[in-house]
Amino acid sequence: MNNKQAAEILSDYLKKGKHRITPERFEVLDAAIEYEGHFTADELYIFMKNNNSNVSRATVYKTLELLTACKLISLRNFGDNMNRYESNFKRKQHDHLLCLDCGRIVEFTDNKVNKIQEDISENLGFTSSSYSFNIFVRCKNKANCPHYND
Amino acid sequence: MNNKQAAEILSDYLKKGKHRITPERFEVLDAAIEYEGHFTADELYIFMKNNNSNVSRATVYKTLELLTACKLISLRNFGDNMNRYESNFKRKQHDHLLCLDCGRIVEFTDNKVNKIQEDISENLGFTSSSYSFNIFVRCKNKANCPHYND
DNA sequence: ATTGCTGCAAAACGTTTGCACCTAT
DNA sequence: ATAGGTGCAAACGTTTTGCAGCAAT
Repeated sequence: MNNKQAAEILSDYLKKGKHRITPERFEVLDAAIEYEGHFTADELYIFMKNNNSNVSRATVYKTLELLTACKLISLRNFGDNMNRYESNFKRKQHDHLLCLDCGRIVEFTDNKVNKIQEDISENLGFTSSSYSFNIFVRCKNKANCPHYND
Repeated sequence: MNNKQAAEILSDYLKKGKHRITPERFEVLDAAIEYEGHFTADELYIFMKNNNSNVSRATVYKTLELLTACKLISLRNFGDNMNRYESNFKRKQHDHLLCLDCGRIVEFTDNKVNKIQEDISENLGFTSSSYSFNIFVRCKNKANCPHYND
């Protein structure tokens, strides 16, 4: 998926609903794709402001909901009671390991997680929709700990 | 573990730190044990108020942190940006399945989850601390959906 | 022309904090 | 006596909302 394809997905999604196609929404999409790593709505708003965008905070919040709905970005909750997003641009499915010492967020993939999620849902009589799996860890060697984020 | 044992665990924990033993803290502990299902700090505060307690909201919030620290209760994040707790009284470790249709929260246990969490942490060079695993589902048969919570 | 969207500021929400008084040690 | 806890209300930070003007259909 490239930016143009992403724009098309958003465009299609908007047309299907009673949504309008506005330049602001594509500005938010572009920023979300360009942003490195995970971001909160406010972080993206500041990022856009710094890049001379005039899109308002309210519009950023609302558009991120739309982008999540059409799966162009993913909503993540890392247990700090804030909505974090990450673009699905050129990404494969993954979960997160979060270091409580240095704040690092490491992505990992384990096929067993998906299987467990589907099995449990089925066994309990539900249709699986999505899941959230976060592992919280400590640095094994604090001396090597880089103390950076994302 | 009974209520008396729980009180002893709290008591020991408080003594070990530079914390004081106050009646308010044991009131919060009792309420947390008595409360059915998962609760937010505010819900517990209201629950206590209704049971003629005069413990303040601030004390409830702070005490829940202490109870979490000494593992008498567990902090859960279900993706709605609110801190939810549940007492560990007579409970074994479990994870949660949350129905987006009816709000039901079903507990399940799968030993593979714990193993995955430990393996991933180890493989990436960390010491595993805790994890959060939530499965979001839809009712298979909406007609049977009871629409109750917890 | 209609209906949805934007931007702004204000409100909402759960949670945290400052502070004066109180209490366990 | 002193360090820590409590209760109250105010502050906080993120998110949502109300509304007047604007723009896509």
